[in-house]
Amino acid sequence: MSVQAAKKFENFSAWFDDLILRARIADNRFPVKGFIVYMENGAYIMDKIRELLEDELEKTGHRKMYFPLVTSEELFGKEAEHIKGFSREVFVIDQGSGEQKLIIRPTSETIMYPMFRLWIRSHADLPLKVYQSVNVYRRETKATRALYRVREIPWNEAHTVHESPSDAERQVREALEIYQKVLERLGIGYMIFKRPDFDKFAGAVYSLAFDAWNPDGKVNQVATIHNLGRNFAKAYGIEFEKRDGSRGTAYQTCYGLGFSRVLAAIIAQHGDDHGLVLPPIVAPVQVVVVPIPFKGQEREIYEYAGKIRGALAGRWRAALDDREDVTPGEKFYHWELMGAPVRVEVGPREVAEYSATVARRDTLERVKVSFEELPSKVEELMRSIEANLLEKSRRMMLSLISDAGSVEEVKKILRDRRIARIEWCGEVECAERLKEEAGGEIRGERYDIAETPKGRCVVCGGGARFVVYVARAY
RNA sequence: GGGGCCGUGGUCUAGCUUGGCUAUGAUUCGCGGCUCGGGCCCGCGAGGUCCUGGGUUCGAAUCCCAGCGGCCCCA
Repeated sequence: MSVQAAKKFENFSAWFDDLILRARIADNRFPVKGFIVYMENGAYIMDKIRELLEDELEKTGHRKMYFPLVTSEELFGKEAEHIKGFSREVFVIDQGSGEQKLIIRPTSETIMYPMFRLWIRSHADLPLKVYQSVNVYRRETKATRALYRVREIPWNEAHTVHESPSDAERQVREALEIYQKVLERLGIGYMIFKRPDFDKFAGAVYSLAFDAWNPDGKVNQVATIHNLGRNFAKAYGIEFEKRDGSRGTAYQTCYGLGFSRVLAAIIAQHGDDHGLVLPPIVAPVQVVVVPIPFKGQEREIYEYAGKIRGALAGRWRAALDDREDVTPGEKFYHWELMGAPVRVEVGPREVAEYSATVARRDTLERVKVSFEELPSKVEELMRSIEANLLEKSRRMMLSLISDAGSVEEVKKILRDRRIARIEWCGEVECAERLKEEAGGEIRGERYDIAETPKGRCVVCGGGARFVVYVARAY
């Protein structure tokens, strides 16, 4: 099905699958389940997301390292909750002939923490803040989905070690700020949740998560932050000598952001029926110059178009589409499909007036400016596009949320591909009943805004202790 | 974990119920021409293990079984 036929909100799956292939983001035809090929645009954008995040991590004192891909069964099994949470979905390498099996990392706690134990001797070694941008591997049993639910997961994971619980708490807040900054540069609309206890990371004291909205009403968990307390430090023996000379067990946090899921959010939230709409900061081509040739004036037009590209290239990733066998109209569609934020059209009229026609991708509006004004106009448009994407996305997210006063209402909201807000008593049985009868998961209570329950649990009618959101999830 | 649907050139697709002609059409790709301010048009050409393996049959894209892959629903 073509992009034009498969409208984003009507048939999200078809729209998305068709778009990622045509816009050269990813090819999900690789014949091993859950593994996909990232093509030039997908790989480029994920790289930009990585740079954006790593910059913020470096600025806040995190240091980049690379840890091995594998752990052993023995190391993996040390934290009881952790192994329970992950053991069913790890890939195992069988070395044969009685040698121990190796486990490919589903996440790197069990690989990093034995080393942390060696490195940390004293309070002076703390805090320790390290990160890596690598792939982790999870044998997903549910249906996989390109970019959203894959078995080879490109992400960034950061792990920190601290002297005190309050230092760990402060680290959680720093991580929140880092992820908020990155996601906002990308215009992504999200909510931050404190996950209910039954859904927290295996081995964590509590888990926070960034859920981005999706056009099909599901939520897309793009990042998580975990306060690990001393659970792992006890299991892996991460101890240090305190200022007063006594020995203490360290406090830890870890947090991760999935590059392919952030990429999916960019595509799904901003994209339209013409194709990708990319935030300028990640666009492989930020501004494209399209010449509109006219019989007898081809040379002047191409020369002028080249000059315009030259005037922009110092500041922007600027391309000149001088293919002679493709019509201007086809080029317009092509670059809209690719999500180039700004397009500059140059024809006989512009040559005569020493001007340029500038079009912005997000609204498709066009305006004519003089050659001299062009660089500042493009600058202004880039800023405006970035701000507009974020604002539009946030507005859309708010419009997807509805309050529900009963399980029946939750069911209806979910069926309409939206997100329900309810009051909940906090009991697991109610969460399970809700999932069974309404078909959505409790994602948690908001952490980015304060919401106080006033009434009764929509499931059992008991006193509500939390305001929580219910949605289907990837 | 349970159930259902699907797999045909690079892409989308007809044909399958009721087995039988050179596997349909569009798109894409290559060459030529005409155009060029929103995907134009014309001509010629290329492109297929009909998912894989096995079975039934004189004969299988079509029927049966298994596997692989995908989609959807339920838990």
